[in-house]
Amino acid sequence: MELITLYKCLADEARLRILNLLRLGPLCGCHFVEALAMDQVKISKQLNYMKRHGVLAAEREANWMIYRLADPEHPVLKVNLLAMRTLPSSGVPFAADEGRLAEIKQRISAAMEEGCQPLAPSAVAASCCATH
Amino acid sequence: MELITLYKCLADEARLRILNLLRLGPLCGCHFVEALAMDQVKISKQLNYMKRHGVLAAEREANWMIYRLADPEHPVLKVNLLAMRTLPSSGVPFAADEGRLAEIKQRISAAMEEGCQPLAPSAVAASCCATH
DNA sequence: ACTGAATATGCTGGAAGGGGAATATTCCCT
DNA sequence: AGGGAATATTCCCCTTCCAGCATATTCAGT
Repeated sequence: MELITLYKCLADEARLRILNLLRLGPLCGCHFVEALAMDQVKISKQLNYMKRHGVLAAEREANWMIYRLADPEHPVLKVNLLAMRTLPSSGVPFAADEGRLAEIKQRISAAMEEGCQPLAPSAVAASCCATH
Repeated sequence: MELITLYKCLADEARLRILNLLRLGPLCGCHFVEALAMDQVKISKQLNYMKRHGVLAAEREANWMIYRLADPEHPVLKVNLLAMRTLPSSGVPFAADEGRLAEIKQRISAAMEEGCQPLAPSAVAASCCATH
């Protein structure tokens, strides 16, 4: 992955917030729409942008499209996903996003314990259980 | 400094190479032109771009314009200036730039020891001596 | 005032990026 | 086949950005 390309992906608020959530594990599109409270079209475009540039990987499971970091161990990406959240006033609402995502995962986890139909693709559901 | 703004500055090869050299201390424009082997106009524009966005600071000394990192301790900037150079194939010729800069500094240092007229503004000259 | 070195600005064209709105596609279920 | 949920695409407009070229500005020395 080209270094410049990676920085271009980081240089947009929507993409930055998406990457911040993917730090915590794979997710499907509808979760971004809810956790970031953003237009679906906008999310889809930015997801595609990063997939096109090799930063994200995607795979389909039924109705859902599961997105993940193409290379979670990439040194520069990794270091940024950690450092950017520590900035006191970055102007990006990372904490709020993470809070809403936690609620979503909790909801999925609760539904699974009750034996309901899956509310999320298996990869995402697995990460929900892992956090409980 | 806005986080997104900083990433935009990193998302261009010329700017990235400029920042990499500034990591080693303040420099004036003509040194970039030589060390990066790039057009003077291009360099000047990118320096101005980063100054306009608060990433660089500049001050004039005689004919020279001395550029420096506005906030060398900025966590995200700092971490990137370190991490990006460690990528085996980033596609950016950091090492070659640093090599040419070392030659320039050596030349300045040698001229100073012979008591010649200064070949560089004081802030730059000081950093040349510091490395010997 | 003139020169040369260092630096900055102006202009044009083209490419890429992002917002908004509407629409299309893919898939599962019945 | 039809419907609904999730996701993707298209089109238009606007702004930013970058390259290339020419030119302008600033400053020290003479």
